Amino acid sequence: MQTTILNNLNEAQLQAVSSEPENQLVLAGAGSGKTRVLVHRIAFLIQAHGYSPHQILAVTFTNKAAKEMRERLSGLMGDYDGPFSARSMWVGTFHGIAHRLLKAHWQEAGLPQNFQILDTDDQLRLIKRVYQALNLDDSRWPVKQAQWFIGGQKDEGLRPQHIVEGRDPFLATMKSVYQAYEEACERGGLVDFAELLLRSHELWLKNPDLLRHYQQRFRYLLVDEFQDTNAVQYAWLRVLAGNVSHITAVGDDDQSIYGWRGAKIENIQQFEHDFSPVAVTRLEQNYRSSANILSAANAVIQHNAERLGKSLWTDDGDGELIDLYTAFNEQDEARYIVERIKAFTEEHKLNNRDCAILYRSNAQSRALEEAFIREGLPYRIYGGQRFYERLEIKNALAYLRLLVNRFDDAAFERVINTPTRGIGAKTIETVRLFAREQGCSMFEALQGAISHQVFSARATNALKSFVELIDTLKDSIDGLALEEVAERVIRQSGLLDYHQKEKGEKGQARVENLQELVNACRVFDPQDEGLSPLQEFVDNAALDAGDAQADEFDDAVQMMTLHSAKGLEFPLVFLAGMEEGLFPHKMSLDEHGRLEEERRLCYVGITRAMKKLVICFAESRRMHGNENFNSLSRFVREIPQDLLQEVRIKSTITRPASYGSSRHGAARYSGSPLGSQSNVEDYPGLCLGQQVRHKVFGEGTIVQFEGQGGSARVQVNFDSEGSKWLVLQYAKLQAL
DNA sequence: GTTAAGGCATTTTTT
DNA sequence: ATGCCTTAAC
Repeated sequence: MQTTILNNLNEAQLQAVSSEPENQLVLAGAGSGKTRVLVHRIAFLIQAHGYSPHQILAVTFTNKAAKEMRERLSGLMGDYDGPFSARSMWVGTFHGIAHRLLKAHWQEAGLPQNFQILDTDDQLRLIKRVYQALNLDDSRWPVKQAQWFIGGQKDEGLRPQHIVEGRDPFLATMKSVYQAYEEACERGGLVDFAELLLRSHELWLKNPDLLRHYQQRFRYLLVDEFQDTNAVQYAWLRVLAGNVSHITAVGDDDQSIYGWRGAKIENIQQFEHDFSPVAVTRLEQNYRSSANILSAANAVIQHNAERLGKSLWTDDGDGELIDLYTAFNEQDEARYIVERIKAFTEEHKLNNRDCAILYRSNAQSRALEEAFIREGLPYRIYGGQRFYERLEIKNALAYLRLLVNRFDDAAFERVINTPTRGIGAKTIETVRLFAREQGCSMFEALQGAISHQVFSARATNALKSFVELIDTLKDSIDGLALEEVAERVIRQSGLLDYHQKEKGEKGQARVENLQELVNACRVFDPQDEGLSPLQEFVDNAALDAGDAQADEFDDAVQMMTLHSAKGLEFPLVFLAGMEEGLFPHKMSLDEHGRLEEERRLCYVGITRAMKKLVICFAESRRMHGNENFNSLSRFVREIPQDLLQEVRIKSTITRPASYGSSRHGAARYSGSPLGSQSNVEDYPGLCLGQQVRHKVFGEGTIVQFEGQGGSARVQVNFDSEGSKWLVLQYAKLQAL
């Protein structure tokens, strides 16, 4: 058994896996077998050092990572049941584990047993209501900012009483919002994401016996993506470890890309200090990318000053050069990518799913999508709206939540008039006021208001029917299977009808999603005996993005942001939109730390590629409705030129200087983006954007050059015939 | 209670 | 350009 665990590990991996139990920091470069080390380390602890899976806690950031770790563990150790079953090991996300703790110790945590998790959207709505209660001007203090503030404070482990506002009106306002928001959560039994962590941290601090129990139980902690931990997460780990348990922290400072949401790279150094002595291992051998790709990645990241220092290397050959394509505009960029993917998959006998297009911001996907649709090449966009965040799903879930806990004001407000049942803003406001006055939930306030005849007959009727609806549903679901509950709720609440009546594809998609929700209920596998499946399902929905759905098996080209590409790998990778202002994003330019984070993001992007990396850059790009002329990203200029190969023909690019009037924009510079010498001979008298005449196709515009000498070709967009590639030698184009 | 019209911002994302 | 949200009019 032990042999399999230690087999096929390189020296550094072996050291990390097989060392004595101790505090260790594994600096794992991209593609260096990080998860492998983590999983083998766990297996080794169990089989060589006699740890029970019961004593091990492994924490990740995403459900996906947790799932992968669980799968690989059972692959390595076997999926047998019994006292040493891998199933008794806690493997989960920080939030998932914190939630589990709070569920188990709700009383000590000061929560109702059926507390609900508030997602970002619920949170925003709740804060909006807090604003109304406090009579705050949301133009002066944007609600989003308050949400950001509250989350930020919680991530730092701070409660309202910790905030010293002094004479700062902003702090004073935010503090009062935070305070009122906390009260609202308290009333409704609501817990937001940051609260899960903070609350479970406080749970331990306030209950030493409980803490001792968990400290004695979890003798070994393992943390993935350690560079992404924020202050509370770090404190949480530190408290849990105490001075009895050991920690293995695995991370890569060069891949820290979430500083903007509270992640602290410094936790790595802090860890070495707080958990001293710490054995540090560097995993620098890369098993993913060709040497050229790695050299490029190393060259870029070396421009960052604040690094722990690490340099990837590989046994693999140089591989192909990195292509650099200078596109005319974003359409041309998209067109080029489609073309390259078609050629590449054919040439290398690869699938579409082996190709990925990575970009800095979501808005870039549009032009790409259009080109893919036009060319009939299947694609899949990652990210975007998650299943459980869709309007119709949230509505249905709100009904389900009300059935679990009718004090849940967030759910109440969402569906009190959805579908519309004649309960207007005025009526709801009155209920809200009532609830506030009496310090009770809105549902209770509503019942009180009805019996006191506060509303007009019409409103009273509508309100009564709502209460009745919830009551009837509640009564009728006893003993029903989860999917029957969902089915019934969707139907009887009128949600299904409501969305069916919606016009266009939108309504149809929503109905389908609702059916998908019923489906999700059917396949849902409750884990906790103590909870009702409904309650568990509802909790789960909040913690689970619900992605990784069906399309996974389709053979589609993958499109995603650089952020969501972290942890993935693809044979062919395109980095699209490598332009100053877009990447690095202009929002990050003024701050040194932000710029370094952008550079790490670039490093992440480059290191996703296994065989071939293609970098694209558009000379002109439409953003927010107007044309932008950006220069090549500094990150590309940081790549040694001998690793790059420019795809575009080297011709002097001069375009008619017709700013604004021509949709082709104007020339900004001459020559190649890297500044090497140009070669105009291949395209005498022609330039991009130029009008030309062809004796068969008529008039058109030159949009692209390719090749040289006898094989020099141009792409022309003909007014009547569309776009065509023509070999210059034969086409006899006439410049206009 | 529904729809039309204007205002406004528009990096990145998990839980 | 686009979408999202608030506000004003039907």
